[in-house]
Amino acid sequence: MLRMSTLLLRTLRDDPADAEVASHRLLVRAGYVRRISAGIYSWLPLGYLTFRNIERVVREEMDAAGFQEVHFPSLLPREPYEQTNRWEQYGSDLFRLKDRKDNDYLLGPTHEEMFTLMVKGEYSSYKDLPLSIYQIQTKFRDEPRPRSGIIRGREFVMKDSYSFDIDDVGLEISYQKHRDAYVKTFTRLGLSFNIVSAMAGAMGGSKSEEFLAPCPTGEDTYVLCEKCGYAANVEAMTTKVAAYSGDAPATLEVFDSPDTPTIDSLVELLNKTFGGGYTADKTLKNVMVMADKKAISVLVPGDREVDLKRLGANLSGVQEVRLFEDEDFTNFPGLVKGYIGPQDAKKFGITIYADPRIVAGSHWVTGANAKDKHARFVTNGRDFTVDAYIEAAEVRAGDLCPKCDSPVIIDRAIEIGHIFQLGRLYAQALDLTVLDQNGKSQVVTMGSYGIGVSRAVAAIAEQTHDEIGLSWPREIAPADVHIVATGKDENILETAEKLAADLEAKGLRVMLDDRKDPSAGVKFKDAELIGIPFIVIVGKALAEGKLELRIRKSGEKCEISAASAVDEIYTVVTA
RNA sequence: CGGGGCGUAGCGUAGUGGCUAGCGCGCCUGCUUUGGGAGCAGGAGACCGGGAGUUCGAAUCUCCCCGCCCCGACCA
Repeated sequence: MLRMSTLLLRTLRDDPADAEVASHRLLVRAGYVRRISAGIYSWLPLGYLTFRNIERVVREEMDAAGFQEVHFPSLLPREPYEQTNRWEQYGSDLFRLKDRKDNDYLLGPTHEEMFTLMVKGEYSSYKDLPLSIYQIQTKFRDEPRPRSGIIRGREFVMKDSYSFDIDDVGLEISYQKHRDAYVKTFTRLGLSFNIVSAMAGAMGGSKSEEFLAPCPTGEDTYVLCEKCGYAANVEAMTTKVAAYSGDAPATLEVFDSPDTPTIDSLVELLNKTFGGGYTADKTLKNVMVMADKKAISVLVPGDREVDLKRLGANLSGVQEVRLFEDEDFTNFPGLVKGYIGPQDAKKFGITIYADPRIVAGSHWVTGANAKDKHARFVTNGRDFTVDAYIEAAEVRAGDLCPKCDSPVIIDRAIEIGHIFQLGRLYAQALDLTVLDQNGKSQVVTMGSYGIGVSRAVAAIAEQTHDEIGLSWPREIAPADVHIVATGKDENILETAEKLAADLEAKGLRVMLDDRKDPSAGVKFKDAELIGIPFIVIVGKALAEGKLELRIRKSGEKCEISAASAVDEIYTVVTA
């Protein structure tokens, strides 16, 4: 039984000055966590109970799916990370340290290497596969900017799993098993979430999905179709286009367009010169980009910007993308800033990527590659050739859902889980092979699956809190029932004690506010702030043989008879 | 790393060159109170982020450093 009289807990009346988002504010005010340093937090008893409940749910679901729990150190040697090139690649996000002999170590930001090596050390036959193993472990990342309390810390707890299969079919099955387990886990945690298709990103690999918990303070944006439920990471959103259906365009026509380096100024001139009807989306913007060392041109409708993140994610094998700088233009004297068109790209040796909206046969107004000159009726397939189509234009609310054609919205969310098919990247780098049925050595294919355990505490707080405090789903709350004894009357205290003991005997987790000093008002406020789902008040109504039961979430209150309180409360709580 | 803001008691804050650094919450003692963060009285608690400087005198001005928050870049 948790007793408020002895619990290490001090609630705060004021919001901490350094907390912005609700989960951070409330977790600090309600005495769940305390900040130690930027992105580093301590858990007080209430917080740690909650944390462990989440951890327990995650563990139970992993075990139920048949995955085996293992545990790795946080303090790791450099060598394995050297082999996968991540000692370099991770850059300054990696916490590095040296031992007394000046050897390099790191604090694990993620454990692909360790898992791979563990399997390599034990297994060597296809008969041993498939295998899925996981751990729940503290991870360290020296984030450039930790923020939002425990949503994004530099030290945090994550459950990470890895699957090992002999072939792609097996990987797909393992992936689905994890996906199913995640759905169960997050559902049990009381989170509302969307599964969105994502890009595999820096980890390499192919198929990838994120579990996102929608909430206004989330730092991930994603695309959601409210009609059909399609959800995608902005990077992974695909564009729906129809084939060109207009008349065959007139021949290309170059015209004078002085002082029109921007799309706006160009549209204005077009309407003046050609009698109206022109809008920005009839023009074609040629955005020059350096993709690693290579110059490329990205074509998008004039009313849209290029989203460099989307571009980078969709250009396979490219590390860095950046916009052209003045210096780059000097290397391509044929390109006139503000008047670039795709017509001469071949001549300049520039690869053309185009937004899918630039459909074959469509015609555009675009630069004529000469100062103060534009061209119209510039037609895709006739006047220029697209080398490849790419999803690189910014995504906007109102764009059409690729599945059902309804307008999508852009929503914010917290990423609580991420699953993806890693493939053979790590197995290859660390030489994890098994013998197949023919006695031939095969590189194992892997999947990687993460759940932010500490982050889930914050995500649930974000989704369930209200103006007056936290409000936990029962399964993860620090207790099932919060009994508040008001007043100093002996009978009240005794009744509350007995009720607490009886409820506990029935298997409920009970917190009892047996503090002598605080007034009833203080106790009510604390109970609401702390957020245990059921609150029972033993107070003045006891004179009439009544107690009061309150549902934290809905605010409902009802009187119950003291005589039958144990059963009544038990029934309501376990309903 | 760019832009903005902030460091004064456990928490929230006032104090822009002048005496012993003020207030609220919380904490301790006593009395009163006890269904919505109570009242009265008394009390403890601060190297004013650190260092250097200017000055008769610095929480206050200057410089450097450190830490923290927000936006952006970044982020299995």
